[in-house]
Amino acid sequence: MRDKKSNKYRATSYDVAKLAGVSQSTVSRCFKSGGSISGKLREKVENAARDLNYMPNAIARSLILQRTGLIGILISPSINFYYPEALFEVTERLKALNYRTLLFTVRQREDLPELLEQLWQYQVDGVVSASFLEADQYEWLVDRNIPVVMFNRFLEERSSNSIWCDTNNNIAELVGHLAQQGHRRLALLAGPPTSMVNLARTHSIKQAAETHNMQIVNTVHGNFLHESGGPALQEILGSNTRPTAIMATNDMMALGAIDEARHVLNLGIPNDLAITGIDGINAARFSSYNLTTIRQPIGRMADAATSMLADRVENPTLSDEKRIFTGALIIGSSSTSA
Amino acid sequence: MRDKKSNKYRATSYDVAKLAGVSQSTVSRCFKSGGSISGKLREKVENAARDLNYMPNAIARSLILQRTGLIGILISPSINFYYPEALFEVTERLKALNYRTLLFTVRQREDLPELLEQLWQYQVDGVVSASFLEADQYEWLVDRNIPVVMFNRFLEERSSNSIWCDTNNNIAELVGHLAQQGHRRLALLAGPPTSMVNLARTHSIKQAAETHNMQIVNTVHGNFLHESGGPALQEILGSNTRPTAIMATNDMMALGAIDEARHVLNLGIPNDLAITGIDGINAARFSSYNLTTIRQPIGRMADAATSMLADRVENPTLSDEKRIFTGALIIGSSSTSA
DNA sequence: TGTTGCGCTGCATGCGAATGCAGGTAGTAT
DNA sequence: ATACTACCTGCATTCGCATGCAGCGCAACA
Repeated sequence: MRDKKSNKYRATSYDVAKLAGVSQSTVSRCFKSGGSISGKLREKVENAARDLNYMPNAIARSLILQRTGLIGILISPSINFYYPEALFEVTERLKALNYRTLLFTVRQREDLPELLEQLWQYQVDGVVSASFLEADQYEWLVDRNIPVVMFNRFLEERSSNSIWCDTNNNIAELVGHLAQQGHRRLALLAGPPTSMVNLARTHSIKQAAETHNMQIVNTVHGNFLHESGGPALQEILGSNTRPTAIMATNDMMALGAIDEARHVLNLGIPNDLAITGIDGINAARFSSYNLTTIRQPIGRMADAATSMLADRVENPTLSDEKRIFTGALIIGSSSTSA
Repeated sequence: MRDKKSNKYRATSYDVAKLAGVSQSTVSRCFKSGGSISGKLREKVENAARDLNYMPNAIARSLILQRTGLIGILISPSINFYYPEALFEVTERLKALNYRTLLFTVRQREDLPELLEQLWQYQVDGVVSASFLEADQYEWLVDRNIPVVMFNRFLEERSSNSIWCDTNNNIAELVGHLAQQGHRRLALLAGPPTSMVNLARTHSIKQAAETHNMQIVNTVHGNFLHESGGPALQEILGSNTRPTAIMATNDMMALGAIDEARHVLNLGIPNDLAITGIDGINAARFSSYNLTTIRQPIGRMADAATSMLADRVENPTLSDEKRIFTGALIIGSSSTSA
């Protein structure tokens, strides 16, 4: 035991108890909401605690309560386009519910198994995943009684707790808007073929194009980052049939494409080429871009994710749930001349 | 105790010990690197552990080791312009050093005291602060033997562990560049007056302007966000003496100002007005902006922050240290016509 | 064969707080 | 005055793992 006189010694509930002249149990009850303790003793304990700089040790408490108050968050910077917004929203809401955020970044799929073990070792009460969690990995956590909520992803193989934004109708509307602008030939600037978000959006776009009798002349894949928008645009315009409009499956690539079109190819947006995105990131609203896009309600999605998870931490028997939000079409000048 | 037959039961080292026919100590030693254990028993323990899905409980281990492996990170979204980049960089490096990230967001100064208590309760081994931590709050942590490293901030009142980027010379160079372009009248698009980063940059700009005999015709304060760049620009241009160049103390406001200038005021950048930033965020490189700016080496800064903190976790007696990096001037088209 | 020594292993205890249970006190009703 | 209740308080135990210490076995050596 370290020297109690050292200023580095950390007081325990026993030290407080001794100073206050009560038992350790009483100290414990004093720091627990709803603990039955008389006003007189409470005051004595609080004074002693203050004198000793005492605060309960959350680690020790976690051990006995079988509850850590920690929520693991898995984030893939590469896959989650608007990750800062989403991450901060979720973290703040967790704090409001009295949970702490244990953050894990996931660069590659291969990182996941090790990270899951860390989550398990650290006894997290739950997990929010904005990463490429697979069905078996989801299962791995569920087997261990750790509730999981997936953000912007769900599983085909089994039910899961998911927060999803169904942009299908928004995309139909968006394609309709392009049709109305006279576009007949589209190109698709898609994201990674492994991304579920990308697949869903791609599918909706193709479907809507068919409905409106529009041709998709080309499909090119980027990596959801700005830097991939330019090369993809070059590839699209290098083929035989040129589209008059390009639909990107996320905003960042759309911005990259706009930059390339304007500043490398000297094309006017939207007159020479219309470009649209999906997500509704902040930068899409910068007036240099004023991108036509579909905004996802991330605030509400973050709300849903945290409350859904908290419910399952309280009551692990709750069955899986999928909450599906819808976006909002935002018409910008990247698809319509003012 | 929960039913051991339930698949929800979490095996402990005792369960593994019983199954493997050894003592709990042996199991513990098996999972500790450098633990003295014979190959035969190790194998038996590992098999039993696998059968039971056993992994050590990091919470219990933390309790006895007096080490949690948790590093608290304090982030103020509002103050830390390039927070996603920095946060992810730091988190990944911490992971490499076998630490986990406990993330706390700090909206306002008033949030800090409570968050510090959380850090203390959760027994974090150290803290990285990219927030407005004050001297007394720094002290509060140091008193409790928790090493702290401040990112992009240091204290005047006392020594501290700090990672800082001294852009003074870069700013001199940048102002020289503007002078060479023929600019004589500058306006300063400053950030929050309480921000240390803003103050340092403001000071450097004023000093360099004097050196080059340039006049600072106006100083206006924004909040470091894109949305504040436009109104600030309006205010600057509304005054009597118009500047020919505007220096913003961060990139985001510079981008906001460019957007306002081009798309609301119909000004040509850089011909009607040159605009520069500081930070080197990703968006500054988007060709719609191609912002002249000063790039901070956040990768190396993140490296420094994590290793500096890790050193002090290992050896708490290490004295305070300040590591000062320098930036790199990046000339973009926002200050020079191609 | 006896002795020394090393390498493993198990026992027992501690980390710091929460809680069931028993006991104690005071207040109320009879 | 007695009995009964309600409310507090303290004792003892528990959470899961790490580790000092003692003991044991085996190998090497004389």
